[in-house]
Amino acid sequence: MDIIAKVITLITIKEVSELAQVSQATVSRAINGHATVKEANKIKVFEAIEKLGYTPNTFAKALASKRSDSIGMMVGTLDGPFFGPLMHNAEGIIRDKNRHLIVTSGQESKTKEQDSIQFLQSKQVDGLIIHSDRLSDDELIKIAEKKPALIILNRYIPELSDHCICIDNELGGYLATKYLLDNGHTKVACITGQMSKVDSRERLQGYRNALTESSIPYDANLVIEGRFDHQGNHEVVRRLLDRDNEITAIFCQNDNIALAAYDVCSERQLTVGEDISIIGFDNVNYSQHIRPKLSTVNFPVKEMGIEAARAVIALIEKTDHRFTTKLLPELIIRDSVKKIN
Amino acid sequence: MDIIAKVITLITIKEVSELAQVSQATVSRAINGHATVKEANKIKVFEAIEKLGYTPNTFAKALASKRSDSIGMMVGTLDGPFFGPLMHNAEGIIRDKNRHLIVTSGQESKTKEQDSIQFLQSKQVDGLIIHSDRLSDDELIKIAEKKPALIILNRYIPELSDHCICIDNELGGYLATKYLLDNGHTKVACITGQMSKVDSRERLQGYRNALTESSIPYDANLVIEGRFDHQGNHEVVRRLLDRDNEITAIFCQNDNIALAAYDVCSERQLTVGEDISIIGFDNVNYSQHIRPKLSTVNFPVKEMGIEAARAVIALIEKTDHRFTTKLLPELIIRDSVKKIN
DNA sequence: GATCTACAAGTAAGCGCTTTCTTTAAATCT
DNA sequence: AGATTTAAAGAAAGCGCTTACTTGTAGATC
Repeated sequence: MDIIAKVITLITIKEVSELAQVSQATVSRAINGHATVKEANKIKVFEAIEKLGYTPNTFAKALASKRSDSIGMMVGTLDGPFFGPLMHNAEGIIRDKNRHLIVTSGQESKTKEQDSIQFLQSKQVDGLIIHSDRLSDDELIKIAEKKPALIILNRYIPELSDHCICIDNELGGYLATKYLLDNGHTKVACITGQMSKVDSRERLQGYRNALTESSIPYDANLVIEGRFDHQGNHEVVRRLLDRDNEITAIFCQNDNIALAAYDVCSERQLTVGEDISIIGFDNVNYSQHIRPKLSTVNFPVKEMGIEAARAVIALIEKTDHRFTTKLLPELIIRDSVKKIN
Repeated sequence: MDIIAKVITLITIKEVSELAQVSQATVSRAINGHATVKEANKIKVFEAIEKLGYTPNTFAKALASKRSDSIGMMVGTLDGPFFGPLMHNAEGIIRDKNRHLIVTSGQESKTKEQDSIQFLQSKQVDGLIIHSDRLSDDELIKIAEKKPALIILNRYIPELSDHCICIDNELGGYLATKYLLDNGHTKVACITGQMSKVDSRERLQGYRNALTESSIPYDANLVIEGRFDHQGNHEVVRRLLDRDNEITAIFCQNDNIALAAYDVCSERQLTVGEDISIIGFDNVNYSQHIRPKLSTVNFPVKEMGIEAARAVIALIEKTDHRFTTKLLPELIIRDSVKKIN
């Protein structure tokens, strides 16, 4: 083990410089593409590197330069249909820019979120992409003060307005509801996510806007609070259906809720897409696997990943690339909504 | 920015040592829990750390100590129902051990897989967990020589036998088929994954074993090659069904394939769980969301993540913790298989 | 009381890079 | 040709830690 360790770590910039017969400084400059190295020396250096199989020690490099060429990302969980594509797409961009993504998860706990960010800071990431559930606005603002290359996902903080990348939830809610209305439904219910989350409130506002536009009065009876995760939505759907049996369509504020609605409908012998119409929100991967295929509103998570990556790099490099801070959802029409008249 | 940067990086072990009135070495020892520091000094040190808000510079630490306290993991993609839980569960264990997980993805390309591993090596991860699709056994063996704390997932390499964590695919295939047989089916088809993958071959062997046990001759006509991903399985299912219209049950070698089977059955007015029985493999999250709920074989991906994390730490710490190299799949009975007689 | 141990703490030499400052060499100008 | 500017390369001082080695001190031993 000792021997192995030595063998591995043996090749340093010093060996390269000796083989190439230049100074360490020149090697360093050649590697990092500083313009002031003569072509002939560059060649000698790269030949030596090749011959020795040299790879720079990132720690030494980071320590000396105070840069890490890596970007940190904190997501809610490493698992799940939302964060997967987010990480995936961000990583693609970041790699293309010769940087690296280090991902950690907040695990739905405030302490773990703090830990994660602390960890990323300790890795001296040059930039940070954060999707936080638990941290307060103030805490995020504090982080932004320390680390100017910060992007916040899916959350709007006025003080940090140009660091936030969100989707237009209100538009999404409007689109979903309008689609139902356009298909002739007038008794349109809405199952929201937790009202403590802005996403829920914004989507609800979109629902109201669509109603208003069609001159249909808002009926509080048709709106009920569910949860974005899997817990307890079945019961909520049942309660909603018990409240009013003239409901012909439900806007579920995410696909999870729609899933529960599907179940309850089948419980009650209601055929989705026939007896009752359902539209979801998010367009997670399984929404196309359930039958009838779920019509929903696409959450542009892929674009969010890409945009976040570009934005954070722009911030790091201080280029004045303007990035989109508000992404647009769009309607995905499948088979769960029936046209009536 | 300059000022901010200075403020951030200002607090080093030196400041701490001055405030605590001990040497830097003592501070270092206190932080790292070396037993040779007097209690009184420890207290002084930690008070100083607290007061200054000191956090160690990981790069300096790694450079000086040649350890990084982090573990690298390469998965196929950051996205998807399989790798999500894998990363998630591994991270949990690793954090508990005060280490960190750095995840990269191979992106289904050999070059990217190599890049990823190179990157992780350059971060001097103390251990490596690899799920490789594209690297050859030889290449993995070479990696193992350099980095003894290596765990390979879902692949068996004899030379590295105690570094591999796999699932017993043969047992899984047997379980699935036997369940179909036990329910009275005799014309049991099998749609495999790509036969280039050992998973497919092993699962198929399990299928054959179950058949043999029930004295049912193997019929090549009932076996057809599909793909583990989403491409082209519909066509494969159609071809299978055209070959023999007495098939009453299909063992699909993963849930994706089962999904395609569901679709084709509905195309042909066959009710799954009634006219035809289907069993999948993997138990990905959406298998419980489709209707009828899919009976399948659970791939213990969660356990795999946990086991991999424990194993790699054991290897790093050279404790003689024996870990399970072969995980056991088990039957998940839901609604897609009908009992006949 | 002198000598030996053992324990704690300090000193300082790196770890492998980057980068400022300096030197050298070549090119340009008068 | 000599003075001046410019380009390229080298020397060396860190970056913030760890750790082998050294020193100091108090208790144990005779």
